[in-house]
Amino acid sequence: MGVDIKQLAAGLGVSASTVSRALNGYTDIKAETRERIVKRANELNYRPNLGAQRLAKGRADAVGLVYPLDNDYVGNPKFLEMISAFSSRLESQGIDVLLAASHAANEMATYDRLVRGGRVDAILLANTKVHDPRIDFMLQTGIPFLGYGRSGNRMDFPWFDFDNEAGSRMAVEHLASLGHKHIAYIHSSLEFNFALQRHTGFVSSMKRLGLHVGSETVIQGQDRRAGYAAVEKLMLLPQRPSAILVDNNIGGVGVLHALLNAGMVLGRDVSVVVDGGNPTDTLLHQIDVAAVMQPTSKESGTTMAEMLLKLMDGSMPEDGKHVLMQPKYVDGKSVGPLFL
Amino acid sequence: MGVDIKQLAAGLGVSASTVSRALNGYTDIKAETRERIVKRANELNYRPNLGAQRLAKGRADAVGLVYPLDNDYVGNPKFLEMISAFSSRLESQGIDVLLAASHAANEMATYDRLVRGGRVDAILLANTKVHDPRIDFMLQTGIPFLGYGRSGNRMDFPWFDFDNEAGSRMAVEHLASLGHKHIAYIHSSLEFNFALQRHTGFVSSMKRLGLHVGSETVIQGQDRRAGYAAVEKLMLLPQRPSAILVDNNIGGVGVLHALLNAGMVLGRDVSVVVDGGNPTDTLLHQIDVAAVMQPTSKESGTTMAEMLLKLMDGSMPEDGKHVLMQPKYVDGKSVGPLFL
DNA sequence: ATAGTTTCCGAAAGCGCTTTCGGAAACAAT
DNA sequence: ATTGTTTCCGAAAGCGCTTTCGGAAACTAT
Repeated sequence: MGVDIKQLAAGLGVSASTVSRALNGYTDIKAETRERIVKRANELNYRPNLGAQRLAKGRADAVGLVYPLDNDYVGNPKFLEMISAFSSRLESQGIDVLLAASHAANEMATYDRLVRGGRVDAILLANTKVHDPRIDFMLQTGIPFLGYGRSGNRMDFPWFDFDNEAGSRMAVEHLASLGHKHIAYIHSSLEFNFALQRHTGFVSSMKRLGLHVGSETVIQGQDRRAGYAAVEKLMLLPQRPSAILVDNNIGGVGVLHALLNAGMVLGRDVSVVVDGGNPTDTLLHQIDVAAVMQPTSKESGTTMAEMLLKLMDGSMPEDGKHVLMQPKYVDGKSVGPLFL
Repeated sequence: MGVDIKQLAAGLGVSASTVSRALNGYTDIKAETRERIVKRANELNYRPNLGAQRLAKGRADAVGLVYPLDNDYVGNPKFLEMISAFSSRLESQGIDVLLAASHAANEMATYDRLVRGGRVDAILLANTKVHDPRIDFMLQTGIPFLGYGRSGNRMDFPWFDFDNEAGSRMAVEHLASLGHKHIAYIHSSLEFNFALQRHTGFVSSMKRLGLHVGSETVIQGQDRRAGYAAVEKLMLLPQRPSAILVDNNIGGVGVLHALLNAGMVLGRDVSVVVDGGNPTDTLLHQIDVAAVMQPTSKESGTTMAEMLLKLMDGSMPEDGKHVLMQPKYVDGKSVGPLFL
């Protein structure tokens, strides 16, 4: 490896502690000495051993991201985008992102290893569920953490989330305003928090508008295949829905495909809104799909990185611990008025 | 945090060094003492501080993965899958994966930080280019590393790769055997190694079969949009190609879409083969697409993890440093004989 | 010239663990 | 009972850095 602090110090005829202070911005150093040290450090391309630095400082300069292997985040390009922005922001502070893949079965063990082993200073808890034991675990450890998503209506931990109910409401209200009464809903597993909230938003908005929520028109289908299959079921119904709301963009692709394959003209024979949909992400961007849009993954990742930084250095104000982003309804040709 | 080794030792009336040896499998410990220590450690949920452990051992127990932010790996679900398998395998050895997002501009700085700072023991170098300065840098540092992909025909560093030329050859030969003579080729940027090799494989196979490679039928288009646009160009040609080979599955989706939108019947009006295509990955799995299949991302990730482990512990045999996986041609309905 | 300040730096302890080394205790052999 | 072996464990040094503390040197004020 390269030179260590002792060699650097010896070469300059000063002590290691002087080098350390010079390099770490202490003021009790003669300007000239500091310059000499900095200059030499650069010449020798000195890099402090981060492990030693962290041990001495008692910080890890790393945040953990336990990557959920068992669900549909795998392969979700948006998640990857979010991670990119997230780690990019943290890197600028010299903080590493430790990726720990884990299966649900030993997820807690992974957290334990990371947190208790002092490997990370904080954790990003992705993919929150309605009931999420990881949150209690983290609260108990006392390590700063941020939920990427809420958990039920708990307010006792910091989170970043989208206003999922509002998104569903917007979609339903828009469809209803066009005359649609039979609106189907295709959703992800309701153990995930976002799914339950979007579902709640859908059901409550429908009821408020006096529309019927049929048990056979609310179907689970979070991946492409399931989205496709869900539509096939809907097609067989005596009373076909005139509109469909899908709670995630992965399933949405399957839904759109199934409809196109069945020869339906979007926006005329059937209207479709995709939640979490982003035209550049659905591979069908030629089909101008109406969508409930969340902030970009990049924005989310950056925001979460900044929240985590504040949580770590203790500068997070009480009212900054919960960030709820507002979705937007973006109209598209996949939606049209009800034809009788 | 939890208890440290001293507290554990004090509670048992032994020294810290005894605890350390007991927990690290040394033999000069009475069995009974070891059991007592292990039992107590579990009770107290003792977790050694990994930073301290690493400093003492001089290892980092982590491998770095510099994540390329500037290219189409971002959002490539296959890459994410690979990472999952990769980190999952390493985690079972107690090795962390450090994800460092970086823009091409300061990528070397990131490597430097990771490697020189002793933060990682090894690096996975993803997304290799034909000329790749990162490889020289890594060779010079002396840190073990593995290329996810070759670089030109260099053999002076360990890599894992697919036989890209062979894949193209298989596709071309199959298409030619069905009578196709005008075969278009849509490819990623040729600065990437895999792209150049697939391109080389395409061109050389065409020439060997006496087929003409038209400059207007070889088009760059690595993402969906570009794939779509490439097809639009092809459609305007006086002599339309009867077959298309796409060098990546992301662009392939755009290509397929464009063709379908143009009302073409796949396998009759035009034949399409997608390299790197995996039916479950193209969102068009209803359309049985012919593909050059690489080993699954999972398999790749696991294999690379194992290669890296061997490189780290010095047990890598000379002939194990280069792994070339063979692709397979998998036929599909998107390919058919030439209609005159 | 003396005392009081300020500036600058080195010594040393410490971060939490590992690992070598030596020696006490227990055992075996004579 | 003496010596030789083993078995087991503690002391101590060290990993590479940070940070406190105290003191020497240089400066200021009188």
